[in-house]
Amino acid sequence: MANPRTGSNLSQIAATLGVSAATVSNALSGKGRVSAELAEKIRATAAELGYTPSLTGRALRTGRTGVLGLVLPNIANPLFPQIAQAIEHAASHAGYGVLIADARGDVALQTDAINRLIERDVDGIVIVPRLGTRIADIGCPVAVIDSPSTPGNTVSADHWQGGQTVIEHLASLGHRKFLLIGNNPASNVQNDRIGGMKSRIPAGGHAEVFWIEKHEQTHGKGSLLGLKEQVERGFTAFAAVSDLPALRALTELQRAGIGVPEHVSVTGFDDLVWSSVVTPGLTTVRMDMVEIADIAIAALVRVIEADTASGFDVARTVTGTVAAERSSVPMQLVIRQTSAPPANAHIA
Amino acid sequence: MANPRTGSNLSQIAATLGVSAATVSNALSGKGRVSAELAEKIRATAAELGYTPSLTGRALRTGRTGVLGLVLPNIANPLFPQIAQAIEHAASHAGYGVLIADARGDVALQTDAINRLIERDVDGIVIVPRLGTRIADIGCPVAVIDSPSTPGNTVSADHWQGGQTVIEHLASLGHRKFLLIGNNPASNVQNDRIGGMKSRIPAGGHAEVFWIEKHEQTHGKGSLLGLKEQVERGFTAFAAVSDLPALRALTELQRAGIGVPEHVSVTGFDDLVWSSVVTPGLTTVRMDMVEIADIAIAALVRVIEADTASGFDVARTVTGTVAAERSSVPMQLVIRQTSAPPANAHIA
DNA sequence: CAGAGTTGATTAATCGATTAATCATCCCTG
DNA sequence: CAGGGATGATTAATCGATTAATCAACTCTG
Repeated sequence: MANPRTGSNLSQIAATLGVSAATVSNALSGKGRVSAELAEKIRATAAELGYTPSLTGRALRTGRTGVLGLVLPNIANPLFPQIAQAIEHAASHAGYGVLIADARGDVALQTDAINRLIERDVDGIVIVPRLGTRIADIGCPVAVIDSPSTPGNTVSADHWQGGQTVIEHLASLGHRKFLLIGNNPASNVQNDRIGGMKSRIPAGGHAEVFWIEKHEQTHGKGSLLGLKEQVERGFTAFAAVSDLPALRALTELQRAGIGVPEHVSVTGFDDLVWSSVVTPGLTTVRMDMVEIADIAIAALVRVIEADTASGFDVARTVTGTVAAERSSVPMQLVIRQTSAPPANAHIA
Repeated sequence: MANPRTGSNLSQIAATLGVSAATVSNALSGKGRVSAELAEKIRATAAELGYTPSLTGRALRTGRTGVLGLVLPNIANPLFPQIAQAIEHAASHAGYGVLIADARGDVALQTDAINRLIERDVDGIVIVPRLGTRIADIGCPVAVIDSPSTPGNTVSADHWQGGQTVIEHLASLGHRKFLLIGNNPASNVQNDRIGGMKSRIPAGGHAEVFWIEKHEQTHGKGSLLGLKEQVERGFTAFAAVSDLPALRALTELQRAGIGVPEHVSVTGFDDLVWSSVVTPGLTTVRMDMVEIADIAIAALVRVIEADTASGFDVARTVTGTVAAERSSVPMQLVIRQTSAPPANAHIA
């Protein structure tokens, strides 16, 4: 055999004790009828022999592999570590392994990735869909992490509320002219964040949305965003939909000799690692990935175990599609040093 | 059954054609003796029924799950996306799935993580070890991605050469006083990079190592690094062992009104996503993760398949320990805007 | 004390694929 | 035309755990 299991198996324990494998199985799972003493003896020798059940053998019999798939739009995305770590933690806490699948930013590859996971008999899938992709019914429990405005059942941060929180913060500092910086208008997440922001622009205030991808189409990738000109136009608050463009804005402004935060303020989203490391520290909005992952995994596990219990294809077809009820987790403002009253402060 | 396989199985194909399951297996794998016509018919109906072999069933019989484990010191590390993406890609290209396991920055958890993977019968493991951890013999093929100076067989970037490249670049621009910025002296990778840097300090030049963690122990986490004072002491080149501290240095210098690159230069390592996004773009050294992942996976697969072929425990014990020969992949300098001749340029 | 009910354990089937061993044909040759 | 050799397919065992069905032995109860 290629990779013979190091430990022993049920029949070995059975053999050393002179009982049947079934009894050992019953003793260890506590399911059948086994006398207390024998059960104890079995557990003892199991421990002694360093027995670990073969998940493969169990999987074949029970139809459950104890593995979940995690489909990501693009592993290279800097937000991914947070997600992967939270999901891996929640899953392994629930006794599941996590198989990763990367769509590498391509919708077709996303389908491939999902299929590869299904071929590996995963018990369920967590999908962070690529920009606005709809997840078709794939005959396997699914939890989607995206945005509350995505059709279908999802778990996600409340991006809209997050957007409101940032603008409220900036407005309370006295800002009135806001430049909302987004990457791609096709993203539900980004639209939610911007929508939330707009909904809290104070009366008499002004907000404009600046889409980076559109700007780069004419000015070239990596070009300056022209923020100095925007400052001259009177904008004092630069609220980005993610820390990446926020950092881009921060450094561009610093470079142009515009003081952050004493002259203008900059905020981001997601609280990526370097947000706390740069000088000045970036004010941002964090999502509670731990909570989101817990909800997603819990929902998935619930469906998986319900499937097992009812155990019929009818039930499967009904519950198989989607696992999580719609739920959104509030986001939290993290105030650091890039937000302060504007130079021309006239606080409300 | 919890998750009954959607497709059909061998016996279903066998039944529809009125042949035995063994024949179907032989036909599809091309191993036994099956007539050409029958084989063709079998392949046809297999396709028609949308047959996908149960990897679980196969795993139980062959002892190979077709799954590799990826053990990471800390998923939250910003370098992780590159690694995970490259490994996932190489593995799935080779027909393997990837189970992730996170050590969350803890040595004990690293052992747990490895054990969880082994319990899941992975065919092999790729480990990116936590700072200076030695990987014990775990009775399963292992490829270690770390630093060439790690004892044991590893695949890695040539961090030493990377360090040399940066300093050569900076020296050729006219720099003579270098501040080498590291995080933690316990890291083999960081030490290699710094060692390489030191080895290329030009004659008459001067270099000093600044360890961030040590500095933070006295000044508090997230405190200023005091780079302004270092500039006043005459340092013109700030070469960090990673982009994270490089970015920290860049923003601290900008904030202090010190022009980068017209006054001093800053360089990093790893080419993380935001390095190309900040202004000015960060000069850094990139490692060829795709190449590293390919080598690691190829080595792993080679051992796994050799195990299968020879098929005896003797062979396993010998080859089971470590998969990859020692090999290091050259790093590549990415010149952006943070490196330029110093203000007091006296080019060599 | 015979028959019903419990208790504790065993038997055997099952999940799906693989593969060594076996068997039935057919062909060719001496 | 009998016997050796291919050829093409089937049988049956196997991987390891689970579990329904069965069985043996013992305990009550009427």
